Amino acid sequence: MQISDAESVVMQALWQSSPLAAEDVFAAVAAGQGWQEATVKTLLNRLLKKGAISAERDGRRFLYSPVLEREQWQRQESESLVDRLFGGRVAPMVAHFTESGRLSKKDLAELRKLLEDIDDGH
Amino acid sequence: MQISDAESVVMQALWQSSPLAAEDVFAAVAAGQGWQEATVKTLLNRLLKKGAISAERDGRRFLYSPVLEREQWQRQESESLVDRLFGGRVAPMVAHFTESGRLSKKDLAELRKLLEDIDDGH
DNA sequence: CAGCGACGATTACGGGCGTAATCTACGGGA
DNA sequence: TCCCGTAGATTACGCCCGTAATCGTCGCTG
Repeated sequence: MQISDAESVVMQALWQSSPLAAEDVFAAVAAGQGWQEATVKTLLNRLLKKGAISAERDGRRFLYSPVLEREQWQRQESESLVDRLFGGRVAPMVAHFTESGRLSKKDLAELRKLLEDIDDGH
Repeated sequence: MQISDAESVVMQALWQSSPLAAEDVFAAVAAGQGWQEATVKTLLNRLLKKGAISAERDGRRFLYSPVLEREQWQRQESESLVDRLFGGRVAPMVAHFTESGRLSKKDLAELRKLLEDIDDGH
């Protein structure tokens, strides 16, 4: 399932809270992006057509919910990136982040924990 | 500098070895992608126009070299991804890879070394 | 010196994307 | 009951992308 950049902004809103009416999605999203409500509606429709979200009638309007799961999307996108950029090797990617100071203390702590857990598991 | 997917395939060839004539790029790339030579030439031209590569005349033809650096591109792309998908947090992204078994032994070893080095540095 | 072959340059074209405006139909208030 | 507002549906439009085919030009070969 292919989700464009603009579409993913809408998905984020729905992943955070759903179901939402178009109006609510607009409210959740308009601040960051400078979009018109019409734009949000277009994106909702495109996502519907792709099957990435579903709509349930609520009187005069619809309430939208994600069908595609956030976890799946994140996995998909990040694996595709690591394949394209680093030949599938994760460590070199992380190395880039360390070099550019994009690793927070929290990240470091979590990474250490991840590695420990893997040790334990084996 | 925005590099499309198809363009990045051409860049990979040039990063691996340069300068190259159009024909050489085609040879390096045609196996993986099922492209015609014309397609490769289009991509070279688009990259030229964007300033991502340079061309130096060699008699009747041109030899192409990357201008955009691979490291910079990798950094750019991966930071943009981690921002879009994980709110800028690296650890959750790595966690996805551990869960889906995409971390090789080599990756694990390198990650451990990375974290150790950071400890040493501080 | 003329023609051909090989390059790069130009043009093509359908689909997706970002960004909307406009159309249409239905439900609620006067 | 009739009109209006509003929600979704349809249409718009220019740009980028993937994927080429075609054009034009320059140098080599006969």
